[in-house]
Amino acid sequence: MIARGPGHILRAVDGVIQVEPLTTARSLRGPFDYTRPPGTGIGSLVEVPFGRQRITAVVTATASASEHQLSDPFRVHDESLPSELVELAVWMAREYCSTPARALSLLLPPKGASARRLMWAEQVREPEQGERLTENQRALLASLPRFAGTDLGSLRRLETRGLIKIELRSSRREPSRSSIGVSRDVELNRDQVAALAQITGAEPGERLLLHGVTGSGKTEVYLCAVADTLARGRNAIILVPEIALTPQMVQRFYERFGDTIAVLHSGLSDGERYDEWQRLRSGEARIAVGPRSAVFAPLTNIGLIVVDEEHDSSYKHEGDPRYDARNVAERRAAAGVLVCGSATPRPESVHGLRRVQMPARVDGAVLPPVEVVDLSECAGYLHPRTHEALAASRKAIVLLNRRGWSNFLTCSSCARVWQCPDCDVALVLHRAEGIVSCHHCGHRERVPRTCPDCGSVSIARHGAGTERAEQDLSAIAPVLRLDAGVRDPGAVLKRFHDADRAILIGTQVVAKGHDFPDVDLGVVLDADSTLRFPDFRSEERTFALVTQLAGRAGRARAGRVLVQTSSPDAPSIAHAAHHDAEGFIAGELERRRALRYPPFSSLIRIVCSGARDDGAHAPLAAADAIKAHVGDALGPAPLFRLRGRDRAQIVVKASDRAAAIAKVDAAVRAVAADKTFKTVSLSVDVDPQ
DNA sequence: AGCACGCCGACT
DNA sequence: GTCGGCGTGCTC
Repeated sequence: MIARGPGHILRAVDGVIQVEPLTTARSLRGPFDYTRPPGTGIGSLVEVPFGRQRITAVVTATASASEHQLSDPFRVHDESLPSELVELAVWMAREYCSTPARALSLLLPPKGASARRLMWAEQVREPEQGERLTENQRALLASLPRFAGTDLGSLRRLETRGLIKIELRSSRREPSRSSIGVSRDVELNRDQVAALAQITGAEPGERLLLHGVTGSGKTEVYLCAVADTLARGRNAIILVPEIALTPQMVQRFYERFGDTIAVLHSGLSDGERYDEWQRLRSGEARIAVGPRSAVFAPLTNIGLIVVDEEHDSSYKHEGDPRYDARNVAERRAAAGVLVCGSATPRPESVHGLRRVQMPARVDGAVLPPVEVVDLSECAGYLHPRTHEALAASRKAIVLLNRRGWSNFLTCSSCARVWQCPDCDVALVLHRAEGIVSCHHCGHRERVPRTCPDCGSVSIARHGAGTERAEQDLSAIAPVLRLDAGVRDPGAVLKRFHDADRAILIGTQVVAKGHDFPDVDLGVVLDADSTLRFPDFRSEERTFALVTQLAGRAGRARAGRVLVQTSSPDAPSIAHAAHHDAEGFIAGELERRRALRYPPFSSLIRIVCSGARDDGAHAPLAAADAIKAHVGDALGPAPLFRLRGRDRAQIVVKASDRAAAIAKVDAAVRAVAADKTFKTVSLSVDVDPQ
């Protein structure tokens, strides 16, 4: 023991670990010191006594001595994080104004370690003629052999009938895949060869944008680039927007790389997810494929990160820390190559990354003509020309970014508007279910027959959503609907694929994902709904939507796209109609430069929210206080009430990003610690989407 | 964030 | 007298 001034004892022990206890509290941040159990280091997971509780903590540093009275950890976990990921979490905490503990929580190994041994079920005999089996039982039989999940009970019943046998097997829980490791070389065309050469020839730290039209063969380029990375002894991460919508892409990676890849997605069981994580951690798997969170794959020596469909909004995480997987990927690929791919890249990517173009489809098809239909010259929501086109089409995709039957109800006598009791938004009518519901909080009530204020039975329905359009369009052709209300999106897409003639109507999702070879018409029913969105990215989103839809309708011989709008001269629509990506991006970047929007500045949005406090708008006052701390900010602007909570926001627009983040972080900490605002919760969004 | 300590009101 | 309200303070 060494004296170090009054009251301070510097204890020399075998070693000290500095840990972040995994709590969500903003006010509580480490590091906290403990004695160092043998074999622990940065990235180790430990159980420690913390106050009067027992808590999981991550080792973020080691030291030889500490000023504190040290406790011993209870236990050390078998799994650990690579130190590279610990460093990444610390960076994320700072970059997104969060805490190390919150960031680390996103990178932890998945649960499921204890379930290593599972029940393996396989069929031992065929059912006899006339043997009674329910549909569910037949489906179970057909799915074997495999490991049992929650359906073990049903399988046991089949076992007692002697149809199957069930045994305990300790083995890796392998996600289903249909074929493995069959390398299938495809001849690359000239554009693909050139793009691949750019990627494989890139220096470490280089960041590329693969700007290729739909169908230009980007996936094949990714596959070859990954193969090259593996050949150099380095590892790769492939990010995709949503696995459920990109099964073909995952399938092609399996076919090419077999067991070398690990797929991480929400459809996996806890056990499967743990096993895939462990295979990456141990080096058995060297390619991680998955959505946004796959950017935290426990790989080291990363030579390549691919961000497919880089414009997709799902790369932004909506919880705290509000990270953007594209930025995290850029950081993780610092010693490798980053490749962002899209047919409709974000202006900031065009501005910041070196662009490689693939302007032609591999099948030689050209983009279908896009016609703009001026809605202001017709009364309904369906222009006669659109009606005609649908009648002549064999397979059409119709996009309407609004679920339900009609978007709001009013009383014709007293003008009452049906609103959510907890949010300041109108309730949407869902006619088939007989309810009106709030699309923000899920509140639902029976469809009103009379007005509770004046007793009138005359209730007007305004606007048309996918449900109403589904019914209206079914007079023209068989209609399939796909939106967030649909239980099995895969089944709907398959029915559309198999149909001879059909209209697929839905929200944004229909413009992504599956390729249907015979779609000859794409329709945007209401381009104004995305265009009017109060956000500086609304033009960009509208352009992307129309262009993606054109890509979907582009494989048919006589494909075409119709865009209904009342603002036909909006730049996004005019440029999309001419397939003029260059012109659109150039104009958009010019506009952003003039208005000092990203990428010419960084935006930080701070949202304050809280329950109404005796009539006072506490969040607005808190937002004001933050603004006072930060100095230069836009707002505060009140936002609509959500889930019974008042909200207000301020936006910081900064040239010096790091300085602005530091300033906002300090301001938020000060206001969070201020007792006047203890009912208000704060959320910081760096680079809001 | 938990969790305990602590200091004031209504119950067996 | 004690059960229990939630204000405030601490966690290596």
